[in-house]
Amino acid sequence: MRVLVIEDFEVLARTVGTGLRREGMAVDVVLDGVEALDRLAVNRYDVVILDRDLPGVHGDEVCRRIVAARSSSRVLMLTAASTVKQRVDGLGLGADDYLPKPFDFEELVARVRALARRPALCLPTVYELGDLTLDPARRVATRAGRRLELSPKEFGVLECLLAADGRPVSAEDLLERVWDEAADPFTTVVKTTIRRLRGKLGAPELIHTVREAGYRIGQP
Amino acid sequence: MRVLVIEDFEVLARTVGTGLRREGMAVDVVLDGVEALDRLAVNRYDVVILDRDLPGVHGDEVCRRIVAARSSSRVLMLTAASTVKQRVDGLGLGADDYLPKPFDFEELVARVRALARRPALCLPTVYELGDLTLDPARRVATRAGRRLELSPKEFGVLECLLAADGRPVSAEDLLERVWDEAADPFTTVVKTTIRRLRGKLGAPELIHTVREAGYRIGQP
DNA sequence: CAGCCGCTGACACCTCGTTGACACCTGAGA
DNA sequence: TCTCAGGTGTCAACGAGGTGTCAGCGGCTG
Repeated sequence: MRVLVIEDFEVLARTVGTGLRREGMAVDVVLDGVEALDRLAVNRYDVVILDRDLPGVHGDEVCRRIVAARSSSRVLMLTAASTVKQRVDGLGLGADDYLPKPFDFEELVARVRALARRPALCLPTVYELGDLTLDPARRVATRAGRRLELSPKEFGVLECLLAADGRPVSAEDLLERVWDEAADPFTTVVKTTIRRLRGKLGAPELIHTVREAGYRIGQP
Repeated sequence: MRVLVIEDFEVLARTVGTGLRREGMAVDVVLDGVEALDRLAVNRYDVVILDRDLPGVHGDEVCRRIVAARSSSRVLMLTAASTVKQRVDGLGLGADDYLPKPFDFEELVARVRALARRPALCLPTVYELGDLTLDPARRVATRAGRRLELSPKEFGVLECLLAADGRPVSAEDLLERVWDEAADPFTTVVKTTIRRLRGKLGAPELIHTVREAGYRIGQP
């Protein structure tokens, strides 16, 4: 079981990390939101333990991004604030569970286990646009009922475009989301991939070019 | 969408019922387990919202019966008990989701919607896919009526793939579930086992490879 | 105890789809 | 007409995944 601990109070972070490792989990610990997002972009975690009050990128923002990325990670929000209002806010952001500080370590372990066991509260699973559908979980895309044979990158790009729901997505954004961050800024992969994708879609007009702004998906 | 609310605290029951109706759902409300079982015997519900602490027939028992009846209803367990032990117990009984009281109504609605959207979690005793069947309890798999002679690992892999129901399962996931956790991350057992399995299935196209994502079972 | 056999997992090697770079073309807007 | 963002064609390298094979292990049998 892979767990990411995001907590700026270093002593607590280390303690939790060590404790969870002793329980047999593979644990990564980071001290701020920026690094957290880096790790999340690269690795798959079963559970993310997230301190809400982070310096830099706020915990809520991290949570929002995890949800937006349709990650399969379950989020356990950890915070000093314990009013019901705040709790609901957290859950509203997509967190799967909530633990007010101070907490009992046993309880933390139990909750992490419980979260890992339960399937993520899944949001809309299938994108649809005209006769085009894309199911991220099943990794299947179809057009006019026929299955499209897309490569991983093509699939990723199409997923991003559909997620953007008609808004243009820049080449830089696509690079960042589909390729892993460290990409040469002068690369031409995106345009090549878009081209291949258009070809496989069979309807090149589905992906519009918005000059200087990127690509947008939508009916002709 | 049809919803059955089983909750003995009448005020809460009515409130939830009214609220869900306002959200456009067809809601039946009952105040105890006996009546609940009666309704369940007669009607088909998409989601059952079940208070765990019921007088008469206990919520756990109701849940057990829903699962035993192989109903297609998804169960959302509602309870005051919020210790993890109890929570885990509930999910163990076959409930699909769990919401500790007090809860935010918005969250209830969101979870009901999420449940209705996803196929029942209830684990079938026998998996079927085309002419392929697999019975985990009896450890028997057949294809086109003929028994397949599968080794334990092959059986485990096939079971995982069938349980994933068309979603791809990564080599890491298979390793974690079929082999015991502590596996060398560079092992190639999975691909070897998949190969043997394909051979024994006699229909290699049944197990598709999803590049970078794993293996998926499904009709060609 | 020796021999047989199926299961397992490790290699080494092969295949071919995927990927990304590069050179060149095109067309819209100034 | 000029410019340059974006489109196309092509090619070479890479690496994920498939295959063949072998050896160790453990259970069973004579």
